[in-house]
Amino acid sequence: MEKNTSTLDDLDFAILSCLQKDGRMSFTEIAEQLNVSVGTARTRLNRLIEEGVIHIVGRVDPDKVGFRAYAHVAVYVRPATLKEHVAEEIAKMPEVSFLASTSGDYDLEVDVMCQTNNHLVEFINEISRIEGIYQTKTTLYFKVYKYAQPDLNLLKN
Amino acid sequence: MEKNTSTLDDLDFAILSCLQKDGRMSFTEIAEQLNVSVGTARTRLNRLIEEGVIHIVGRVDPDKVGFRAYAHVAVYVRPATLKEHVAEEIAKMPEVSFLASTSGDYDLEVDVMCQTNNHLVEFINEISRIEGIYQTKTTLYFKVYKYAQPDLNLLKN
DNA sequence: TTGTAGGTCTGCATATTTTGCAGATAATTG
DNA sequence: CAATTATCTGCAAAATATGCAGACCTACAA
Repeated sequence: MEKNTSTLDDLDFAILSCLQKDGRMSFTEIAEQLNVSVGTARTRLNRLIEEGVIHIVGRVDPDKVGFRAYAHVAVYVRPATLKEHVAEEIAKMPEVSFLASTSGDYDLEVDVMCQTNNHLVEFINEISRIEGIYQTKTTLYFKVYKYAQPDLNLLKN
Repeated sequence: MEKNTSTLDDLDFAILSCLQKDGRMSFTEIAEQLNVSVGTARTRLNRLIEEGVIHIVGRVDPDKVGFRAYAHVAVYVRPATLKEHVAEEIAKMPEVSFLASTSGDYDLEVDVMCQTNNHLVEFINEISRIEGIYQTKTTLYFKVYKYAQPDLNLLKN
């Protein structure tokens, strides 16, 4: 038997918390903060990464690098059997930052980052050609107030 | 005059790309890949972080740590003048992973990570008490197909 | 109880990386 | 063209990561 998702203990959560704050925190510093040896911090963290519990990435500020049009696209698929196919096609597009199936009126939600409104329009035109896309409804995000990591403290119950 | 967002050159973008792939990549490795000195890689990267162009975080897999209910909540605010106030209040809640104002029918979009459906219901009840929230509409995300960083290659035009 | 096996933790020596800094280079400005 | 400023490079010292052997701690079976 393989355990690919072992249960996480308090130390694991503490390590995850550290990395949510600063993804480049050194093993040494994590070890100091949590009062364990460097080796332990390393073993744990490496396993968490290995198992895919955490993934350390540089998150770019879209606006600062030049993405000026951030939008939400609701996609209606007909016939419904094409949903997986449509999802696969949409996922391929580099503008797509988030794609999920939903329980709402529409079938798929797509979040898109484009450089300009023109670019966004082109994107919509582009995906509209995918077989199975019946309709799309686009909503612009005007101002992002919060963009956070899941709060691990909620799990401490 | 202060330059808080200097223009980014190719080297900056290359560094950002490296970190989008692996937020813990060392200065040394970045320097080797891009054929510059370690010092240069360090100076550039530190500045990018300093200026807030990139932020290195550990991104936890919500499902693996125990968040089983990921949902989209559309919030309608009346009167509209309370929008900022409502946004502030909602932003305070730890379950909220994304909050933005939109151009759609509704005023605010809230993405929420909860442990269970019960927890989600409680959350909705909770925010419904905020002054100015007229109505909410909740949609569950069933399956997340893609969750990616903005693709910097799109900017190379 | 005792013994065994599996997993985890610790500390140490070594290898690698980061940091601070001074001089070399390139770009900008008057 | 000279002067100023910003950026890059390479080096030595400090800090950090890595590999590994032994200690420790469970769990299970005789």
